[in-house]
Amino acid sequence: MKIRTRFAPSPTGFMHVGNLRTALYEYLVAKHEDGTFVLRIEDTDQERYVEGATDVIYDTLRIAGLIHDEGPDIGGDYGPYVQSERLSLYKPYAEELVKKGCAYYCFCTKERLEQLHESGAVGYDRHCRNLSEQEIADNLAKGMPYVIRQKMPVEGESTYNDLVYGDITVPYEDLDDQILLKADGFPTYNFANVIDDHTMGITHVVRGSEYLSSTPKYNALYSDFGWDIPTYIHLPLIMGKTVNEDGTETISKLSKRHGSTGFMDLINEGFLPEAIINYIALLGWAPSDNQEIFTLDELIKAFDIHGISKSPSVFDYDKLEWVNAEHIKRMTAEEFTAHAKPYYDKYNISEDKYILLDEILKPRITRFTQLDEKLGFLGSLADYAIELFEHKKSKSTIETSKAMLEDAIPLLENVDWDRDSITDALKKYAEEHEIKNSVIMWPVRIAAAGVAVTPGGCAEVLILLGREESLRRIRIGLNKLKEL
RNA sequence: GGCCCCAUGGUCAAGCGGUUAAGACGGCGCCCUCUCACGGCGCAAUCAGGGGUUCGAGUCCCCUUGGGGUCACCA
Repeated sequence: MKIRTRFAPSPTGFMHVGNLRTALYEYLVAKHEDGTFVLRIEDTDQERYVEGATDVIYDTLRIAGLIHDEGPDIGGDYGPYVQSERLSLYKPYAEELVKKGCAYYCFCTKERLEQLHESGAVGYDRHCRNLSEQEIADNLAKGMPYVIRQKMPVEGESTYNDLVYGDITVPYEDLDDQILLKADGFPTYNFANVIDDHTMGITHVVRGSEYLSSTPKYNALYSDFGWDIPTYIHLPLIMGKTVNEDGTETISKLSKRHGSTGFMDLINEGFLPEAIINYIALLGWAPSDNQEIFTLDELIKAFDIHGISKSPSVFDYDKLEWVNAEHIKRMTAEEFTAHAKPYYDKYNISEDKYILLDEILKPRITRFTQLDEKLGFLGSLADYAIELFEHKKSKSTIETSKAMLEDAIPLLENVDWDRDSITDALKKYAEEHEIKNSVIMWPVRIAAAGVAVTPGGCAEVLILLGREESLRRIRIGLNKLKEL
């Protein structure tokens, strides 16, 4: 049988990386076996409706590359794929359960339930579970608002198997009569979820481990209807770590206090979609070998449920940064340039410099947003401190710098303007004067760049600036030194 | 609090009865070097504690401790 998984987010306008990882695993579970990945929108909560929120879901999945085979926007044989459009479907199922004696009408008011909870009760007290036929008929005739509740077994226990966690057993006495159909006629998630998964032919239910203890309720529903229970794959949660004022650390479910947790937030900070996907794939799953950098296609091939771990994992921004850098390093020159182009344009960099920039920039950034800082010296010459010319390790001092710049000017005026020629000329000069290469390289680079740290060395900086601008800056540097 | 789940370095983790307990991030050191990176080499750092089972336990069982989840007319 072909595997069918589903991603069923509710449109909140925000895609948490935890949700995205769930979507990713659902996608991988299906695609590893050449199965079908379905998108279903769970919008049964009318009070939480957010305008444009479904677009965030579509955009995220598209950018992340998790392309669904069926969904609200592309259709499929099991539609509609939006719960609010399936509304008429749920009530008959709920009523069928009532007829079977597996569910019942409940007329308790919200006020009564609130009081119940305030008095310390946990769950529902099953107040309406045994109303007489007559009472029910009367209440219904009076038009009293009602919900439909699931009639759970009261004793014994329920066991099911999860592919990650193994057998899970929960005593029935700990499971209450949950609401299936709300007073507004909408199904609860707990109910819609089961109906939809079954009617959509979902074979593997992949979700966060927070559902582990309520799954027996769903299983009771499946068996009440006489349906097959799907294969369960529960995922460990993604956590965040904060350091408290007293130096201790707190680990809790990843949230905004830990940093950016929304997919789009991460994108805006300069993380690549493929790097985010790569990193979150590794949070809670490990391949059978030691590979760490994956493309989505490689993940599809390598993914194996056996590699999913049971314990929660902490989101590590440092490692995400490293994964991002690795993806950048693996880019072709064309790909790198495409990402860097906006920054190049900002500094009016001509196309003939792209190859050089690819070479010197690629190993020096972990995110493209750092390009501004790396390229900054090209835009204008900073009013740098004269001490920049002093560098112990390079044996460069104010005095040597002055002499070097003086000699460098005529040399650079006549050398062929390419990397090798410039480097050779400077090295030859050093050799002839029996000094270290750095004694001349250092001051020339500093004078040209005006900053201590540059991507690339002396020759690269000169090439990027061009002969004219380079010489202009070196003369400025020389004057600075002479003024002392 | 009841119930469910989890437990290998700071973090992600391999391990599925016999290993010097992998690898990666981060940290530190060295090398390369005209700066910063990249790259190379190396170092420090883990089986929560206690009982069993076994010739042998990080691996199996129990307890303790710790962590997480869940107990809505949210999903």
